[in-house]
Formats: sequence, C-alpha cells, structure tokens
Amino acid sequence: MRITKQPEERKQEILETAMGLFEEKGIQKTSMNDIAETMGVAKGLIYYYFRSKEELVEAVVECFSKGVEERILQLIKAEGLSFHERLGQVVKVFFLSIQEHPVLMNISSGNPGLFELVKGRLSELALLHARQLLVKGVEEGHLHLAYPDYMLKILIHGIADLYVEGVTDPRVHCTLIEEALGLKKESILAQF
Amino acid sequence: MRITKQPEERKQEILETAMGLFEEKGIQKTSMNDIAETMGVAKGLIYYYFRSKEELVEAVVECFSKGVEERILQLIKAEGLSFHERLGQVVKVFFLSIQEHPVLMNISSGNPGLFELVKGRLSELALLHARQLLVKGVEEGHLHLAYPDYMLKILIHGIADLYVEGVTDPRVHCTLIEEALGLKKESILAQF
Amino acid sequence: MRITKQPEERKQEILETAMGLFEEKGIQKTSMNDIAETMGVAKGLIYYYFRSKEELVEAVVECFSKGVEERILQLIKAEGLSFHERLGQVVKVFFLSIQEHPVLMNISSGNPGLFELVKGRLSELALLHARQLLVKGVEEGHLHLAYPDYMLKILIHGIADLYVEGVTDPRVHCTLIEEALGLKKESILAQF
Amino acid sequence: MRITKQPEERKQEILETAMGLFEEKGIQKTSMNDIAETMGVAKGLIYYYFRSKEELVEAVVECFSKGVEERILQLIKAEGLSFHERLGQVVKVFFLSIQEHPVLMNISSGNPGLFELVKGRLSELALLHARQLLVKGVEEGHLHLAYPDYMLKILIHGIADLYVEGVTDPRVHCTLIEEALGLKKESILAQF
DNA sequence: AATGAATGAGAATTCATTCAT
DNA sequence: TATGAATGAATTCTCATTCAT
Repeated sequence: MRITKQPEERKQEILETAMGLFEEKGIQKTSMNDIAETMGVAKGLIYYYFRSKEELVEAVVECFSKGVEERILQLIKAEGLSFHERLGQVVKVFFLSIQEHPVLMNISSGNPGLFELVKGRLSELALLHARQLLVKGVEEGHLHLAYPDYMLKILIHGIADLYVEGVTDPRVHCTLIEEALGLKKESILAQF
Repeated sequence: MRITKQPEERKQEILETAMGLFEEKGIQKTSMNDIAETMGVAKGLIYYYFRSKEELVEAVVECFSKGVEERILQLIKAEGLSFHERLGQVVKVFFLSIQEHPVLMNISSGNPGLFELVKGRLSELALLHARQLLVKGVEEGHLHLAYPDYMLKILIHGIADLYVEGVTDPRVHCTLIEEALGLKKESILAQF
Repeated sequence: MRITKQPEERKQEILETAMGLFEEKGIQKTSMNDIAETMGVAKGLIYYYFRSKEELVEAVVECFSKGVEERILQLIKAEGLSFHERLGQVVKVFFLSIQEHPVLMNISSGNPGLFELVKGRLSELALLHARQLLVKGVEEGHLHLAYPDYMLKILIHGIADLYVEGVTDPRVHCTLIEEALGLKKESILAQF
Repeated sequence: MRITKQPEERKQEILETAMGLFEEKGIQKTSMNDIAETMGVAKGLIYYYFRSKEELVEAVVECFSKGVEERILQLIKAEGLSFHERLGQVVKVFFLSIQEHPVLMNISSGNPGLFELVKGRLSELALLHARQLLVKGVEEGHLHLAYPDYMLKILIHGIADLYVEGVTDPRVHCTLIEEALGLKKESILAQF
C-alpha cells in the first residue's frame, strides 16, 4: 500500500493533518507518530519533508499566517475606501481567518502552544499592514492615540484571547474596538 | 544529609523553586528532577507534597495569584476613594505583581505555558474584583462601555502580552488604559 | 520484580554486561536495550548511571584499562629486578590482561570499535609506564634503539593485532619482541 | 537533470565519493544518502551498482588495495635487485600508497573502521607478496627471524598505527624497520 | 518526612532499503 | 539507467511516577 504523491501535495497534506491534530490535542501531545498514523503513512516520511518536529510546527504556523496575509494584501490594494471602511475590512479579515479555524481558537485555551505562536504571528502581520492605516487615522483626526501600534497589539491579543474564552460574536468585538479606539458607535460595525 | 522541615515550609520551598524554574525554562522543559535537584532534595519528596506534576503547576499558579488577590482585597476595602483613584490603584497592583516576577513575564514569551496560566488567573481575579468598579464607573458616567468586563479582559491580556514583548513602562500602560476606557488624559497616571 | 542494589555494584554490573555484549556483538550492534534486557532491568536505569551510550563506552574502556594499569604499577614498584626480568614482567601483564578478555581480542577483528579504543588506551599506558624502562635499557646498553617509544608503540599495536588474528602463543610474542628489540634469544621468554 | 554515464565510470565515481566520505566522517556516520547527495544523484542509483552498503564498503577497500597490489607486482618482476634494494622498494610502495590517501590515515584515528579494513588488506597483500622476500632473506643470512611473516604483520600494523598518530616521516619508519629486522643501519633507508 | 534506585511507556529521530515511475 | 518518494524497523533518550528502605 505505497501511495506516491507530488511533493507539494504531500507537504500540504502533512501540514493540514498536523494542524488538525495540533488544534485537537495540542502540539506537545501530538506525536510525530500520531500525524503519520492519521495520514496512513510511515513515520519516516514526515522527516523526509520536515527535518524535525520543531520545523514542522513552525511551518504550520507559517502556513496559517500566510493565508491571512494574502487577504490583507488584497484589501490594502483596494482603493477608494474611507478610513472606517478600510479598518472595518481589516478587522473582518481577522475574524474570517479565525472562524475558519475555530478549533484552533476554541481548544487552545487549555492547550497553550499553537495558539500563542499563531497569535504572535497575527500580531506581526497586523502591525506590518495596519500600522499605516492607524497612523493615517491619527493624522486625519479619526483617531487620537498616543501609541497606535501598541493599541493595535493590545486589541489583537486581547480580542484573540477573548475569542478563545468563548466570546465569538463579531459585533461585540467591533464594539470593543470602536470604544478602545474612541470611534463613533457602529462606525466599524457598519462595514460588516 | 537529611534535613527535615515543617510541612508548610517545605511545600512553600517547592512552590518557589518550581516557579523559578518554570519561569526560567518553561513548564514543560522543567522536569521534576530539575526541581528536586535545585532544592537539593530527593525526587520522591515532591511527590509527598504534590500528587503529580500537574497538581504542582496548578499550585504554583494559585500561589502567585493569591498574592495579587490579597492586595486587591485590601484596596477594595479602602474607603473614601474616588473612581479614578481606585482604578489607578487596581492597575497599580497588577503592575507591582508583574514587576516582582519580571522573569516570568520576560522569558515566557518564547515559552508559553506558565504565563498563559497566570494571565488567565489574573484576568479572573480582575474580573472578580474590578468588575463592580467598572460597572459603577459606567453608572456614574465616568465610563461609557458597552461591555465593561470584556474590555477589562482585553486590557489585561493585551497589556500583559505587551509587557512580555518588552514594553514595560507603566506610563505607557496607563495611557493605553485611559485611551481604551475613554478617560481623560492622565486621570489614571496621576495616581501613580 | 524490583531489585535494588548498591550504586557501585549496579554500575559495575552494567559495565560488565556492556563489556560482554560489546565483545560479543560489537559496540554499534549492541543497543542500550540489549544491555538492559540482558541485565533484566529497565532501559532507563542505564541512563541513570550513564548519561549516554557514548559515556558508557568510554567507561567500559576506562574500566578495562584501569585493571591493566594497576598491575603495571605494582610491577614498577617491585625492586631488585634486572632489566630483562622487568621487561619480561611488563610484557606478561599485557598478555594476562588480554587473556582475561579473550573475546574482546578474538571477536573484535570483524568488529572494529572497542578493540581500537582499548588498544589505544593500552598503548598510552605502556608508553607512560614502560618508557623509562626502555630508555634505561638503552642507557645501560641492553638496547640499541633510535626511537624507543615508537618501537614500543609498534610492538604493542602490532602484537595486539596479531593476537586478534589468532596468534595467541606468548612464546611467539616474546620471541618477536626479543628480535625486534635486538635482545638475546629467550632473554624475555625466560621470565615466563 | 538526469545525467547518464557509462556503468564503469559511474561505479568508479561512487567508489571515489564513498571513499572520500568514509575517510572524512567514518563509515558508519556516512549514510547512503550522504553519498548520493554528494554525487548529486538519487539514492536508488547506488543500489543499482551495489546491492548493499556492506558491499559498497568492501568494494571501496578492494579498490584501494588493488592500486597497491599492482605496484608491488611490478616490483616483484623487476630483476637484478639485491635483497636490500628489493625490501626498500616494497617499503616504499606502502608509503607511497599511504601518502596518496593521507586523509584516510590522518583522520581515521578517532574513526575506526575504514582504516582497520584497509590495514588488514594491506597486511594480506604484504604477506602474499613480501613473504618470499623475507624467507629468502632469512635463507641468505640477511635476516635472523624465527617468524618472518608475523614480524611482517607487526611492522605493517604497527607502523600504520604510528602513521595515524602523526609520525609520518619515512626515515623514522625505515629506521624502525631496520632495527626490528636486525638489519644494518641505513640499509633500507639508503634505497630511498 | 525523606531518600534515590528502579520502572516503563513513549517520544523523536535515523537510515538502509524498496519500488513505482 | 536513473529518480526520489515511501517504508519500517531499530535506536537513543526522557521523564513522570513508584516503592522499598
């Protein structure tokens, strides 16, 4: 029962299987054996694609973040949007990404590891891409923030943790963001 | 070289040694052996006081949070304080607690585990004790928050993470809190 | 079936079991598991005494050489012996040591590893202790060697290898040594 | 990038690459993968030419010894040489062979395996081809050896080991041989 | 209360080898 | 001839936990 696949396909398969198990049981409690068994494949094969467990974990995080980043990049390109529209869109991207991997967010609570890594990565991305937006918002007078990027981090980390604890309603998140940023009520929520 | 101590004293000693190592190397990478060796004591002794590693971890977190809780309780009792004064005090307690265990915060970044647990515990405490304060603040018109307790959580988690990433200046934190809660500038900072 | 022993005794037991298996199957083909199984003991126990397989191998060699060294030291102390008597004695010690671990020498032929290590160690010892003897022999006119210590090494290594290939008769060895050192016939052999 | 070559050429290429790596890292620590990678070729290809790693190792040794053997055979044929000239030549062949693969000798010290095999092979060759010479030397009265072939083995093995430990000066080796065989000073050295 | 030798289950990793293409 | 994905068994090492003393 030897099934050969294209390297890229196999690599992706491993990545997805690993992500699934990491979300389900936690990184640490997922052994390389578990992953191989789930795939119906020999242990050694995983080491053919990833040098070590650590490298695999990193690749999983990378893989997840890439998806999010791509979407953000598309939004960035979109023109003719107002500040509020744009901010709303960015917020939306995060929620959509999260909603696609609910298990990741739901379970990782008692299961630190993957989530922490992902959150860190998400935060980096946000900072990279949304910073300009916030700075512009401050300049245009929509926002009055002393430390726009710190505030950004707080919101991302804080809301991610909130999500993990079961508060998953986007309307709540939007409202919190509006309040924290000192925006008018529903100015972001309206974009949804 | 068999040194006998009072049960409570020994228990405390284990707790402190464990906390130190957990902060230093992470929960997972700290073996029961490490703890025993650091204490200059036999492995078995730890099991005399704690049924399992898991139980020990919980106890460590509990121990840390208790200190914070005690201080908060004292603040709560204090009378004749304005809303802003009180809020400032509560914020202060958290920072002081954190500052006493800087390693915990500094190192746990690449080392998820203990910090997550502690953060969760701190958040619970805050919710338990500061909720009334916020609710009262809303009622009295100092605050205009749709979800006071969610906002509280966001701030605690978010700022804790910020701290971990190296932003440790209390003035920055206060400013962020003021902005997020929509308070006047320096209204909290003034209490420090 | 938990049998507890004195650390020193256990350590020795491991050392001996390991040496036996190394001689029998070669270092590489002897797994830590094999050793534990042969002893009727858990794998982990070996790691309790030796940090790694490498450390165990070193300890085995050390252990073997120590025995040889002790005897040589005793000979060195003995007084009132002529040059030929003394040389004969030293040669004897090596053969006795070898004869006590015949398997080590016999099997290691197709089984490089342990033997090489041992030979290297033996050579060091010989150089350390017999050098003076040879030098004195040169001074006293018994020997006419340009490079006494090189000749020593050649003889030790060469005869050890010869032994491994099945030439185990001490009389042959003695004769070879006499010839190589340019001594009179039977001058060493006579000491046996 | 599939490069097809003549079978014999490929086989030779594998042999040389393997020898290089064996010398560099030791037989055991050189994986079939290493060899394939170094050659820029697929793992499977090596198995097309050699049934197993073991067979490859044997072939490498064989390959090395063949070169030495050829030269010896040429010497044997040469006529009109005196005993001392001839012996000098044979000794020379060995040193030349060794000098062509200095890495093999220099590194294999802490790296038992290849060297042992080669040494064994060299010794066989010497015995095969130089025995007659020694026997004739005994008969002609140039040598007074009880066990000519054992002495031969000792010298080859012993000097090879000496070489490995850093004593590479042919003059030293010649002197040692002269002394061990009881020849006049410089009788061999003079042939160089 | 305390010791520390002993357990045992499991984890990551390596590698010679095979085989469908 | 040549590829390289896939296998699978073996191996080293780790650690929480137990228990006789």
